[in-house]
Amino acid sequence: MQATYEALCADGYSDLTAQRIADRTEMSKGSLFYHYDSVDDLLASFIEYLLAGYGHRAEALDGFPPEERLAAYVEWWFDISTAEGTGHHTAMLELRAQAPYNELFQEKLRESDEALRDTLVDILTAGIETGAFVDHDPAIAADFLLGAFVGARVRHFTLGRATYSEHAYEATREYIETEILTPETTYPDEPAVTFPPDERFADTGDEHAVPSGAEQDDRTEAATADAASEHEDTE
Amino acid sequence: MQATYEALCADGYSDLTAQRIADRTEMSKGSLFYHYDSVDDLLASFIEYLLAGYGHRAEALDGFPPEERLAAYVEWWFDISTAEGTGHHTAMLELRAQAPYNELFQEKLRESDEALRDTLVDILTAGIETGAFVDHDPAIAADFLLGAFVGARVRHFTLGRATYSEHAYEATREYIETEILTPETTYPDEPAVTFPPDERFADTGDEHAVPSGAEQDDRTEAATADAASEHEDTE
Amino acid sequence: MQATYEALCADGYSDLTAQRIADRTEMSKGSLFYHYDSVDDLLASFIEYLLAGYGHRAEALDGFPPEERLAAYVEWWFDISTAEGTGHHTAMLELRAQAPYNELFQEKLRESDEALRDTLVDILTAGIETGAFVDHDPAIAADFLLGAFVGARVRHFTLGRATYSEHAYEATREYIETEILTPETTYPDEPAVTFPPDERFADTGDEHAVPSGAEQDDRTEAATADAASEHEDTE
Amino acid sequence: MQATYEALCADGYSDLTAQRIADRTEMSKGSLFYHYDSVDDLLASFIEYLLAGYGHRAEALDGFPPEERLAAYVEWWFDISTAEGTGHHTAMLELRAQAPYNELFQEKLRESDEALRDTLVDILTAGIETGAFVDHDPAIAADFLLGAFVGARVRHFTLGRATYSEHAYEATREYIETEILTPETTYPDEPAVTFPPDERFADTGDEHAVPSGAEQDDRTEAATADAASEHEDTE
DNA sequence: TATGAATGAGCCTTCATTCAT
DNA sequence: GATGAATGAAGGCTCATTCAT
Repeated sequence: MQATYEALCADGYSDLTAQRIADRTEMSKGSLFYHYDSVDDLLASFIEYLLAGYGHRAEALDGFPPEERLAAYVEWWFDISTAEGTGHHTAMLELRAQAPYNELFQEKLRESDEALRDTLVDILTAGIETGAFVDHDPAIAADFLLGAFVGARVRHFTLGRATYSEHAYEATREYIETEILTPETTYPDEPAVTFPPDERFADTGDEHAVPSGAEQDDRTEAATADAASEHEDTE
Repeated sequence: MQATYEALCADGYSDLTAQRIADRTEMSKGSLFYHYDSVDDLLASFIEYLLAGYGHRAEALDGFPPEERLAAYVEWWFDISTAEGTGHHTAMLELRAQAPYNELFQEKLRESDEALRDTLVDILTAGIETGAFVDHDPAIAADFLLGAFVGARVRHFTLGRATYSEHAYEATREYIETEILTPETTYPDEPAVTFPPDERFADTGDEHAVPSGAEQDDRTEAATADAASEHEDTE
Repeated sequence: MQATYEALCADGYSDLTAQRIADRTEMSKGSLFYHYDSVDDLLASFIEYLLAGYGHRAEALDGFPPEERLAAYVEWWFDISTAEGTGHHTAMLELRAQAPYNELFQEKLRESDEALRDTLVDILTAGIETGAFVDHDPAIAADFLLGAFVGARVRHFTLGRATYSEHAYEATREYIETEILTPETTYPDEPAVTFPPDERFADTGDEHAVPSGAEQDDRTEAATADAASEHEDTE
Repeated sequence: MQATYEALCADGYSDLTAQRIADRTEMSKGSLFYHYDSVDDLLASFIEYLLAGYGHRAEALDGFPPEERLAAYVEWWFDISTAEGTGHHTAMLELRAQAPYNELFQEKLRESDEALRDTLVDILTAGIETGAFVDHDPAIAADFLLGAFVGARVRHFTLGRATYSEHAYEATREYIETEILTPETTYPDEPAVTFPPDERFADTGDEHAVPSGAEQDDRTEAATADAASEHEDTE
């Protein structure tokens, strides 16, 4: 599983082969097929492994006030975009893109997404109950936010523009402060909890060449600054 | 190009082969290589073809009041999610997922995304100028919204959940109404303009088996309803 | 290796394909690529195999008097032209012709040629020392003779004229007797040693249609006889 | 024809394609096939073109004394090895290597070789008649010499060792002086005639990378010097 | 005549999968 | 359990040749 993860991050899904996985293992390719019926089967196990354990870590937030939990959730999401390498996110997206062609992938991704979504809905619901959050439809807010998170990451990594994540983060905070939190609640700048990261995905140092970069952002800055010149703090 | 598009929608990027493309043509595979140096070359041309023409269509909104333009933009985005088939969106996502491995893809996607973003920034800037929109940083709002759109679509198609798009649409409207529009501006329900669709991508009727579906949404409904049971209109 | 040799002799270098080689094997073409990274890699191994073992066989001459060694060398060279099939020599020539385009081929051929040349230089030097050969520059004589041998064979097989080899042999003997050997040394007609042949290249019986032939030689006879009519035994 | 020649020298026989030839022409590939039934047909015409015209040029020697003619012949042969580029000789050898597989090639090469041979036999015969040359079998000597010439060139270009040609030239002169010429005849150092070169093959400047080189010869020198250390003038 | 386009056979190579040991 | 070897299907690409215009 770990070897698969590494191969995935290093080469990407489309270049993932049984041999490449075996190469990161003590085993031979033949053994792989002794343990798994097929590459698809291996990948099925892998996806299970990959997406498991979220629930457990999510419980770390239990018992904290909703606004703390929400902040931890948001910070975690954007931290990951920064912490994990490009290889990780790129590979994950490839996996996602395969879902429509792969019943099982979709199912597992659905479970994973649902866990993520349930956590958020749960936090929002709890906040409404405690009065920390204004009354609203948590499902709708959750889908909006989750979409915004996913989309920010997708744009960040497919286009190689870290700014997109940063902007999304800023706007998310503002959205939460003005649309979710009640006036008397404040978004905690000093977090009381943090969502525990998945230490299985500690940097493998195995990323492929990172295709984005600061200098490329210049163009964005320029273009943006142009369009929004009369505004003080563009970025 | 059209054959490539069809093959892409039907089989997905990872199953796209010269033969599959040729099969949707009067030509032989050999002819493909007469016209294009390689499959990559063909794909390069295709991506250009695919993403071209946006600017021209975007001009259709010129001259209308910012709130009209914004509404048209939003409606267009979510309409496409509905109008184009699953195959289309799935294939586009696969293309996106290849971008980190393919300089050219990324470049073209970047151009395309930038055009999209510029349009939105332009609309927002114009709205601030006319006083239709509250003062804010258009770049940040644009990246947030674009991310939300992209993410909603990604979740919709990779998880097979149309609700996600719908929820995102609802929340987007609310976000725009309370965060972007000034109190005296209203989101136009009867659009004065609509963003013209790209008629090259009229339904090819060629989609692969649609893996999502209403019956699966049932589970979502249930799960959501559970978590948000005290709220009236979850979906 | 043997299959490669056979395919080479049968079809020639330019028609050598992985499939053709595999066909002369129990294996499938796929297996070839399991054992060799590429056709070039296979060919590299083959060339090594082909040209190896000369040194070992050359030692068989050690200890004999220089004139015996020289005779054995010469007889061996011309015997081979007769013993190995046309296919063999033709294929070897094609390999040679590839050398300028193929670093590795050239290197191996160079090694092989050098071994051949060193042997000859060694024999000549030894003969000068023992006084069996007149004093001369062995390097120059060796290159002259080796060239004459190579050229005779090339003419023989590319033009399909066995006579050319035979004439060259006769003239070579005369050259050696009058230019190399001292008056008191005689070219041994009954050889004390013979250079051992390479039994790996025993007739494969797999030759392609031999394009030369006796009837064609008729023309040669005629033409030659014409030009040299006053001489008794032209052929 | 000239385009074919250039393509041949530039890319070699095995990389010769109709397209490559057409590229060096004003014509399109299609036109090539209008004028020639097939690539083989074109090549047949080319070989005819290539090898024609020798007889005409050979006549330039007529009327001169045999020793002059012989010297002109020899010098011409070795001059060509120097004058024409590696590409030329390499390609010619490839053509030769194809002869056993190609009836027509062989026939044309045979004609060409025969013309070459007849010239030499003719010179030798004339010399014997005038008493400039010792009595010998001209056919045998011609085949020996021609073979030595061919072989020297083959070794020179396939192994990338110019020394081999030079040595062969030196030994050839010595052979001629002591074996062919009568004591009272001298090999003319200042040639009265020169064999006219074929100006169609003026340097095309189009050679592929020359694979031989002086620094490589060092190894040969060393090895040779070692074996022939007690001789004054090795090279 | 000339040509751009088209074609099909064939080549090298990759890879999931099988299997004897 | 494990593995090295083997395999066949498929993919990208090349090229001589054909053909409508």
